[in-house]
Amino acid sequence: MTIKEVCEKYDITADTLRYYERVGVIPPVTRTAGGIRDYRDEDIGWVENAICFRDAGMPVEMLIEYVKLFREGDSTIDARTNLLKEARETILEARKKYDIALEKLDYKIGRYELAQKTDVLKWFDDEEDKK
Amino acid sequence: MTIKEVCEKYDITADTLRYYERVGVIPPVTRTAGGIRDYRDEDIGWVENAICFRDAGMPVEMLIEYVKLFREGDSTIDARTNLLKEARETILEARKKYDIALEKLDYKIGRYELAQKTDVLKWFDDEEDKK
DNA sequence: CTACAACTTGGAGTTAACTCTAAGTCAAGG
DNA sequence: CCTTGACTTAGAGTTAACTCCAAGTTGTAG
Repeated sequence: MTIKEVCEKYDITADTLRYYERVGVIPPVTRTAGGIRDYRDEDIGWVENAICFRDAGMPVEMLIEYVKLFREGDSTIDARTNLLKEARETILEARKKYDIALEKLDYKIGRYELAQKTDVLKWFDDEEDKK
Repeated sequence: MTIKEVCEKYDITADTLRYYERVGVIPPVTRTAGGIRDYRDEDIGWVENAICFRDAGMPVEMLIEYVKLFREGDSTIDARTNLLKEARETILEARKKYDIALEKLDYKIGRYELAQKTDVLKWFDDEEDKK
């Protein structure tokens, strides 16, 4: 699979794919005889992981560390497990913040919609959005 | 409430609080006669909102837009409602990505813990983490 | 009244994560 | 063989969101 096909499939730029490989977010990608990237299943797997964890806010630095440990072999399984558990906690905490923001948003949207329909916003004594 | 008390309360730096005010993420904060910030309840409310939505990944640019509309008065209620609904969709989608990453993480952690206990990782044929 | 810490501003600097540019190489169609 | 478009690299540039700095002001304690 060419770099173009991969970036179309995952809606990511070729520059980003090359950047991920260059800094070690993914291991070196399989190449053709001429040196052109030929993404094989395992390369795609790493790309998918990278996108998935970046989308969940994991820093590039942590992905690089994971790939580095992975490439060092089975002796790093403990370290990798710890890294993943740490990542899990980080993502759980971040998601909690998303839930809080959603609650606040739903409350605000509800109040605005009420105001639009009944024009009574000004008589409410909201604990937010004064001033 | 002084800037110091606010940043201790919300675990945020004074520089960030001043930056938020300067660029318009929050409206101008109440000042003492001498020009020193004196955060009143409504200022604190805006700070809380800013932190909450930034924690949920909303860009500073969007918070600025919301505050700008808010300060333009009631005629912008429609626009603000739309902004909030858009934010809601964005956050929902982001949260979905967090859930996907968590699933993937739990799967990987499970496999690593199994490997640690039974040393059989190598005989599994995992669809990820080859190479 | 004098220290002295905490505050103020404008503006420059930093960091993470891309994103772009230049100069060149590879490969498929004619 | 030649063109043409997609690929390659090294390295510079950009963007968002802070973060720091210098020089000056405020306000409290002695």
